[in-house]
Amino acid sequence: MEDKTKSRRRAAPKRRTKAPAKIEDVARHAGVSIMTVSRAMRGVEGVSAKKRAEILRLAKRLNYQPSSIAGSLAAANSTLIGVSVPTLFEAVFAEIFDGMRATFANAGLQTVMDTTEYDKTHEQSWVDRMISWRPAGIILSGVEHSEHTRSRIRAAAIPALEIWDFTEDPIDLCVGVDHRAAGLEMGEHLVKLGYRRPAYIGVEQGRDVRAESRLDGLRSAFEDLGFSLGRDVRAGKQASFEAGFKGVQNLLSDAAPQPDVIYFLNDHMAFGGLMACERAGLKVPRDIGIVGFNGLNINKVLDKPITTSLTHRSLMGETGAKMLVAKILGAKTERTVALPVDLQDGETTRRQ
Amino acid sequence: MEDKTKSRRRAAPKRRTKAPAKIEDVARHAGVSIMTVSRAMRGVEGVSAKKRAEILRLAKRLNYQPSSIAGSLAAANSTLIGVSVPTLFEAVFAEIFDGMRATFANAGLQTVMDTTEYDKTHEQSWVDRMISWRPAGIILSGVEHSEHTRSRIRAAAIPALEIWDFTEDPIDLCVGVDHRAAGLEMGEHLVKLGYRRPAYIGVEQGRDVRAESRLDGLRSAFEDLGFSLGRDVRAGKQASFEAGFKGVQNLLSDAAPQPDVIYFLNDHMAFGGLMACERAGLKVPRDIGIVGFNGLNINKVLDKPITTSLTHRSLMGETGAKMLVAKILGAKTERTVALPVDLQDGETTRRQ
DNA sequence: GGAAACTACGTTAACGCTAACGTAGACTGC
DNA sequence: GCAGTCTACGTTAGCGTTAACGTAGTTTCC
Repeated sequence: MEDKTKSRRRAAPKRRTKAPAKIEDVARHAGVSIMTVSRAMRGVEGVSAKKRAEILRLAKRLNYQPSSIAGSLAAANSTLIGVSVPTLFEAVFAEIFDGMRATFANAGLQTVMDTTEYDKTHEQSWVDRMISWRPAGIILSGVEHSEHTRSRIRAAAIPALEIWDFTEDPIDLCVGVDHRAAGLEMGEHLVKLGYRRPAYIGVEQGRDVRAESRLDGLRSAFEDLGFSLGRDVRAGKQASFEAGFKGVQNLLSDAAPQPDVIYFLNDHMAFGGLMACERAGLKVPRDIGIVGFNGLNINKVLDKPITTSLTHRSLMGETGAKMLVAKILGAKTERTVALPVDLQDGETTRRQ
Repeated sequence: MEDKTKSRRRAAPKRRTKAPAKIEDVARHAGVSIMTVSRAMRGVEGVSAKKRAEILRLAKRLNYQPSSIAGSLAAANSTLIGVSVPTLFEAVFAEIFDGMRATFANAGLQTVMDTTEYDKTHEQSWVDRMISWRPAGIILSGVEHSEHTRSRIRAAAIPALEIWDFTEDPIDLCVGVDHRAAGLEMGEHLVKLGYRRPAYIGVEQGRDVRAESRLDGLRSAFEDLGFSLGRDVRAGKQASFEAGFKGVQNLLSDAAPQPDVIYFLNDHMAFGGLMACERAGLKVPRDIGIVGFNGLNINKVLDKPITTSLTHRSLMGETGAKMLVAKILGAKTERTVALPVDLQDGETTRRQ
């Protein structure tokens, strides 16, 4: 009816290569209607086995890849899960993500990930961009988000999961650990071991809110018994080995009374700190106690395992993914799940 | 003309919440045409400042977020960059990704990342899924890809970057290091130090092809002088501290003649191995040499820095991103860039 | 002061696909 | 043997947006 030159109003502006094949091309070659190709490609009913095979063969030969963009628009459904993590430099988020993978794959959902660099503005614009793709679900790290973020997600009615931190009042779903409680538990443990002058070494204020909660819990445990937190050292942006090392150097250079135990943001910083202590001639745990968080992999190879709180990252990822998938499918699921933290008494703190 | 009930053929099937606002809603409320809203939202010319402000205000109030899906379909342009990495458990890929971030952000491109788990089939289906979203560019880790992957990307004419490994014959663009050469260089260094019986500890065969190349280079350096590689131990799937530790335990349990130096897949495995050696009563470097790869962060805090080859991950990410952006914008760029590796002689190998 | 150029819009026709519905022919059951 | 059912398709009408092309009204220029 229409000749193909006339039906295209927009001339290809660059024309560096031929445009990718579209469903119409396959249909024409196969001598069937577009709908038949659509059905064959998606594997839905309504095509004879013979035609389907023929069409798939042709599609491959023409390098035809159905456009998810056009498909999503037409079908108004989505298989995307947007995942936002603060950073990939902490193994924790890689492990949580890893725990989610299988569940999403089984549900036919694909994840798209990006990092927010612990920045709420960054997260906000990520959420907006993500929503513009109409995803089936959204995953945020932590529970502290701007009002804009919260209301946008709610207004878009997209199933959302907050993970890693815990709150009773999530945007939608939440699975995590109670960081303040974990800090409190560790604080009480340290008090019981006889420690009286704790110090803290973490990263720049405001970057890792969960760590601040743990510190808050720890401080509270000491203060309840009349002891107070000494130095609070912030060493850099990333919770790295090096940051822990430098934090201790910084701490020790100070004339102030030295702490008897240092609470680090995580095990990696704690290991860095441990190295710095030993290099400074301090014996651990004789002269000073070292405490980390997370129960990271490195702890399994150390002669003196670091006293830490083990978190179950993989389980957390799996649990969260299952909750989100349930929500997406309209099934019943719990709104919030708090996972336990296991205090692991290592050899970097004194025996009782 | 048409009343709005009649114009919708598909009834909302679930109707759990009201559908998100669309451009038409904003246009109606603002009393302008759809095109005017479109222009206002995109910030293109052709709207008076007053109307634009009014429209943006309305859009916010209605929680209107333009659909990237519909937009991409209509405009046939894309701002997506698909990034595939084998795993997030190795800091290397996080660092490369981090190096790319600023360049892409400045170019208004958004990255979407996924992991392939060192699995070519996985990578293949990722490429297909990615292509279905018609991205502006694609980034693959390494240079070994299935023919399907290569031909699909080429057929779709999507700018592509292969990163981390190096080849003179990339799908499109490539920036990386020559892993075989790095292994060869380290091998020659070790021979010069007097080592004669090297062993290797890595992960399961086939998972990390780059590591295999390095091993190949190292082996060749020794064989050229008549020495040969001893044990080749594969410890697990992930190049973790623990894998290195277990690898050494495995190695030492053997009755075979012990190596005088162990080449590890990376510094983390090397550190794990170092711990295992010391626990077994072997003094490093007196009794045995330990060699890693990458120059990872942990090395900066160790009393005895591990002898390693430093790679410049952040620079690599930045370089690659710039090349890809240039290609996307149609600017001139080099096809391949090989980055140097810096041999760092640490204290886990003997002095000359 | 009248044509040319500009500004700020609106109208129309896609973009590539799928849901919903229609329909011819084959098959079934009694 | 004929209405009912099923199978395997085709047709139609969008999905929400933007490119391209109009077109009034205003400004500019000599």
